[in-house]
Amino acid sequence: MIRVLIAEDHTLVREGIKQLLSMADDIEVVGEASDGDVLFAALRETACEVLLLDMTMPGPHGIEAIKRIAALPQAPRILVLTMHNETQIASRALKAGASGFATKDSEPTMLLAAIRKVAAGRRYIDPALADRMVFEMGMGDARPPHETLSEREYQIFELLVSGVSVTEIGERLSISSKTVSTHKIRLLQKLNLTTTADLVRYAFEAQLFTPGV
Amino acid sequence: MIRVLIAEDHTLVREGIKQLLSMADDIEVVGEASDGDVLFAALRETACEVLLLDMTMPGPHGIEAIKRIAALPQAPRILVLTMHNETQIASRALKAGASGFATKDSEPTMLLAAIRKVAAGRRYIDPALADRMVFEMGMGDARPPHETLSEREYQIFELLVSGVSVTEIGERLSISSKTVSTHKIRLLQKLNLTTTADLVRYAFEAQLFTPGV
DNA sequence: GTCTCGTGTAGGAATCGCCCTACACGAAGC
DNA sequence: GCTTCGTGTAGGGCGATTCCTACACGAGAC
Repeated sequence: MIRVLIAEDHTLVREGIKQLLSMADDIEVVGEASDGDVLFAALRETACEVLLLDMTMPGPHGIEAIKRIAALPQAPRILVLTMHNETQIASRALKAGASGFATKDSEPTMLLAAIRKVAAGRRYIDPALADRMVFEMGMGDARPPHETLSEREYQIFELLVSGVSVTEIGERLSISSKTVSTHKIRLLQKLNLTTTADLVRYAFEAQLFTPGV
Repeated sequence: MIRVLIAEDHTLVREGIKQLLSMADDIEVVGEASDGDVLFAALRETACEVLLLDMTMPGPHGIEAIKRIAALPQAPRILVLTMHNETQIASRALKAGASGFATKDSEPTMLLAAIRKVAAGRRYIDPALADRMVFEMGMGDARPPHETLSEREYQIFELLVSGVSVTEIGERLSISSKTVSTHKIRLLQKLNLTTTADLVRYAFEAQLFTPGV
């Protein structure tokens, strides 16, 4: 029996996934979490083989959450579930310790297959996504510009898009605002943009982030 | 029997919702659509009482789609389903012809209740959302905040969103940058926002711009 | 007719953020 | 091994922006 923990903030989606998983005889949902803090509490108390993890949820989330989970003793296999099929995010997630990457575009049967695969210690990547990853990685500089951003730049990119000021980013990350500003300038150059407004528009057009988080 | 059509682009979410609805005896899913074009085709061929509509999907979507659907002969009741609980978007959706507004944070039973309510010709708004709407917008005023902007403020709003700096706006309009800044502060207050990034996000979420996806 | 209120307009002070410059450090190249 | 490059880190100077304040003017309100 594969024990699965579902981390997904939208109740409706979470319940829907539970319903879908209940169709499989070899999969059992042993817990769920609606935000990052609840998730870490659940992980401490509930043993499971697979964690179904949404990338965007309140509290600790995303790449950082994956790193923390992967570092836990008896860490479950992590199957990332996301709305967008961004190669960028996928490769970062896998690098951070995730075992698989599925999008919400997937067929339900594919999700079951993905869970079984990562539970067995193998990797799973959404086929369409894997295709694009291979293609884009092979193309070198034909990759979308945002994939050339460094970790730090990407982190600041996200914060800027979500409306946090340069000064406050500095405070949150405990670095000088000057440093944040430098990262901002560099990432703007990489993306060939000039203003913060451009940045937000870029993020929306590339559908990198979920609005309203 | 309430016949429901589901318009939602993410297969997994769509299937999950189908599973949830199948638990109710009085609700029947008669069709589904993964993008705007498929949706309009389905609406022509399939009669239904309630359309469960995701605001963000490929093809015709959002407020524009709601207007078009509401204008159809024998238009179904529209229950909007969204990830975010944005009051602005909700009021615009209702004004455009939607009968209800539920978020994906809702409990499954609330979704069933919402479907039954709109099927009966009544309105449904997510309780938490309704609360915020009343609080943020004042009783009865269902107008989106950006409609309360003055001509000048709206003009500067557009320029800011398209990436023009305060100084350059001043030059273009032949007024002081200080004046532009004043307008900016006032319009941000009206929209209950704080930064330029928020402004651009708002514009996208309220779909004042058509993202070229 | 006067009195608000919203709007368009700025100035001065303070702050923020950009730009240039710089340096340390690890990875990759030669 | 030495060099180059990308990255993360800042400081100083200065222009850009905000914040507070102010005033004129037209539209309604009373």
